[in-house]
Amino acid sequence: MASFDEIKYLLTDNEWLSSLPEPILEKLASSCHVKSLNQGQLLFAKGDEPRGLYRVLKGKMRVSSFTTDGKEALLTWLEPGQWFGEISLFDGLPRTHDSHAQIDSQLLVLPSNDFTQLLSKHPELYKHVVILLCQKLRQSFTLLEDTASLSTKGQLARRLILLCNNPNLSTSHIDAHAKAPLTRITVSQDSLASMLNISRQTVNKLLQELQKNRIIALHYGHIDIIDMVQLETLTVR
Amino acid sequence: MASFDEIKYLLTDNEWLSSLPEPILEKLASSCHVKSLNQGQLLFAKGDEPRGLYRVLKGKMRVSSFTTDGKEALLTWLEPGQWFGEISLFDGLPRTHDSHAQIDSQLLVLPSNDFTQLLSKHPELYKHVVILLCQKLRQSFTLLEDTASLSTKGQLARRLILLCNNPNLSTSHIDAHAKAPLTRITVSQDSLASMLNISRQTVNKLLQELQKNRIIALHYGHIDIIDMVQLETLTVR
DNA sequence: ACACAACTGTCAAATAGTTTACAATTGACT
DNA sequence: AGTCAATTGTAAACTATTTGACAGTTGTGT
Repeated sequence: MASFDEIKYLLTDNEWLSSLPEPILEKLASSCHVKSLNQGQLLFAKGDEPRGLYRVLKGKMRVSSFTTDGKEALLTWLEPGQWFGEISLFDGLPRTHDSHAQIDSQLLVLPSNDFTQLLSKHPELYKHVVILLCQKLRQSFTLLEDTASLSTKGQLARRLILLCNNPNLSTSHIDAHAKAPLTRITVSQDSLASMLNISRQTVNKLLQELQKNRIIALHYGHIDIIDMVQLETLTVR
Repeated sequence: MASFDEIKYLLTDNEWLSSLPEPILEKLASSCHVKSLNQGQLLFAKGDEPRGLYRVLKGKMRVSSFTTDGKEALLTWLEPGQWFGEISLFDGLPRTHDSHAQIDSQLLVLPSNDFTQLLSKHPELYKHVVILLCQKLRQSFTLLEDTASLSTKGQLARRLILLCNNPNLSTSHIDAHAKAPLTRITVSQDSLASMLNISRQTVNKLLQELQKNRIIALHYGHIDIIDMVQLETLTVR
């Protein structure tokens, strides 16, 4: 599926594990494999036992949960480069969300057992784990704070910015400006609605308002950001 | 302020660090001190440099952030037994929130430098850190999921349950039933409103509906939970 | 070139939530 | 016992959002 060297590259091609010493890296790489998922396929469901840590290589993974009446609460999605599945791995408790392939996708898989064994042999690895967890916590807090203070329009603006900077949703201003953000977001108004827990019609109304102000441009299946600065001003207050 | 032995007790009196070997525990205890805060006093502000890890000993700490127009977005508060301030400590980045003393309070303080030095000498300590971070992440995800799927009434119900189980907001059902939840929540309707980003009047209306259904009883400055089971059914769907 | 599904745009009626305003109650302090 | 601030209860006008319905548009696959 993927050669040893390819996997080694995939482990260090990002900031998370890039500073690992060579021998540990080799052990890690030898226990990894690549998994392919077809569109719509389930990787794991809420409540499942942890089986591994994942990194998106290709495609897009959808993180959500379903209510009893079938409504989907979309938390976010994960794009190439992002690691996920870490919480259940480290505390051993069940998965907090469903994870589906939004489109045909490929994942790098680091099986639970191999990783926990490696951790107990090389506790210095924990430092990297902690950094990953802190990143996720900051993202969560930013989102929580937004929903606890912004108007619906502000929340929509914030979400557009987040999706734009994805992967590496950044909370610090330094990071935010370090990498040029994508200007195109591939998302339906319907998905935006279910992420924000508002109706599609309201999303449409608000987006069109933004379009009138020349902040974004609406298209079938995607949204282009025209004026990021103005968009950011909407998330203040 | 507090004796060495008292501090040692305060470190192990909870599940987080209780399994530490004696020598590490002693080092940790020797670098801790107790800090007293008067009502309303600021511990740290959003954007501050990390200075330490804290545990609430007495009182109540308020975690929030203020918008430019002075509106407060209340994330939660922290009660005796809870650890906090860990994110900034571990990734070295600025504080994500303001932290004020809601009432006169006492904190156990673990200064940043001492703790990071100890971590680099005893990497096995990281295992405990990771568990703490995972707990906080699960709490955050639960909250995020709720705001992304529940009605206003459902969110209010969920928040009452969370505040009721505080400290140790639990996400697993096993934990939830392991300790008898408090039946009294000391909170104003105003605070509830700012946590949920809705108006006080709406909170009042919804609470009275719950009172009519004999699920809660309203009082000045506090709320009593009468029927926890019924309250939980409101958070489904 | 056509059919179909997914997505977008729009409207009107119904519902939910905010805002403003004021009165009543409770607890703390003197 | 009396004052004051904090909290709760309530109502009416206003605004925002949902719901249901339907038409138009775009992309995909045959």
